[in-house]
Amino acid sequence: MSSTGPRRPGAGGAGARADRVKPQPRARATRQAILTAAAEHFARNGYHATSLDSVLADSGGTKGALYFHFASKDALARAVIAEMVQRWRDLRGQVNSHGLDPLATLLALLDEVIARLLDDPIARGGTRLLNDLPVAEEQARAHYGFGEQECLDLLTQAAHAGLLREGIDPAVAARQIVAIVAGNRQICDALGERHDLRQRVEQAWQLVLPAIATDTWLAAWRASR
Amino acid sequence: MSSTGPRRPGAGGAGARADRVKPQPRARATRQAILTAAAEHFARNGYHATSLDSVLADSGGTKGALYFHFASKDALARAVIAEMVQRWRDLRGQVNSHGLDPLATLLALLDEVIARLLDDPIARGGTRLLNDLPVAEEQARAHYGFGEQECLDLLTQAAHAGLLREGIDPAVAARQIVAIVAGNRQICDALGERHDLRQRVEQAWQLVLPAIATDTWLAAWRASR
DNA sequence: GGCGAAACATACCAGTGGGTGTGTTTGCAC
DNA sequence: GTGCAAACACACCCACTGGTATGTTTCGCC
Repeated sequence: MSSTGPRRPGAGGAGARADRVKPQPRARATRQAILTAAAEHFARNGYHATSLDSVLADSGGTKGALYFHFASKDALARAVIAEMVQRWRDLRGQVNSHGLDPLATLLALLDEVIARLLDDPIARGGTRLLNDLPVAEEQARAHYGFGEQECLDLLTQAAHAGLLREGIDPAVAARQIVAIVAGNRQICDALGERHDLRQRVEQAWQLVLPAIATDTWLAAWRASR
Repeated sequence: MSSTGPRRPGAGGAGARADRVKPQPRARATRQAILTAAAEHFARNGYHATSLDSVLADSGGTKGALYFHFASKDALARAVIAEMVQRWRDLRGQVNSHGLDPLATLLALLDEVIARLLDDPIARGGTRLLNDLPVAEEQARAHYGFGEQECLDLLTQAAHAGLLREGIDPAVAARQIVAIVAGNRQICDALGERHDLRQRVEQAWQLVLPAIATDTWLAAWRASR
């Protein structure tokens, strides 16, 4: 019952701790291992059905290691989401530099999003957690808001380049593109047919692209594949 | 350990029981109360975070009543889904008979879907359970498959009536319409802005309708509001 | 009006899971 | 090499939850 424990040096401050001192490589590795294993379990079973013991069994870590790096189960889940959002932010620079026009860039970008949604445990776990976690509105806003903004940027560029049809509101289109991806992903997941996601999104493009792009761009795009 | 218990007359067979004998009105009422309260909790907290005790506290029922009507927590959740699917099936007859053309009927139908997704606990809980429950592929297929089929029927009628553009695949459109609704619903939920669903879906129509409907139909439709 | 089954009510159990306290090792500074 | 904090290991606690066993009331029916 003694609350005089001087231990837990930066307890709950895994973020505040890493700022000052350099984290040892070993610590970084175990943290990452636990984070990844947790993301996998979260993706498969959801937040509440995931037990920390099972995560630790898969990651090779222990309770001590976990509660050194993360203040609670909730903090662990939020760390998964934060990691996912960070990776989304890093995505832009990895795809963009091919000299493609804005619309083609958007397609390439979303193709990479699909790839991660299919394979990357962090992305899969993070997206599921956005729905499982009771109060994750803030992180959900960061996630979906960033996706929308990214789409909006490219669509606005496309509009300025004259690639969009008359009367298309880039903001509406951006928002709905995000929703379409999210919806197809969710349905694929519910049906247990995750690998169908890519095909479904292609069908979505088949429907939406003619609605937003000019005929000339469409013709050129169809010719280029 | 004695397995000689003659109790639990139709245990696990709430469905098999109701076939033969007529369920008393009181029983029907308590069953419905528990089912509705459970759906509310499932919608708010998800499957695993919902405790049966809290459900029973809200419904006014007890453990005995619950486990008389439902074999397990899992069975209770599946009953919620089944009830939702049944209500979807009943939806058709309640909206259709206005002499509208197929496309307008589709819009009216989806408007009612939105309304239920916003207000009806069964629909809200059921949809969430489709993602929370570990193995609900079969029920998810019934749910989304029915939605797709319903859309497909109306779109096919619309195609025969010459209301659709050239090159539109009704099957693709149907599937994507379902995905769009699901995606917007999910995002609204994650953001904690459920009441924005209607506006978001209207934005979706603003994007998709011009892609699938002929200009003449669009003009007539816009004039009629 | 009373008999048997349906429809509940309630006390209880056993397993589980998040969290904690403390002991032990690893790594860097000097 | 030794001191000290970071980084981990491990045993343990205890609240909670799904499920069960058994007791009690309600209801259709003759």
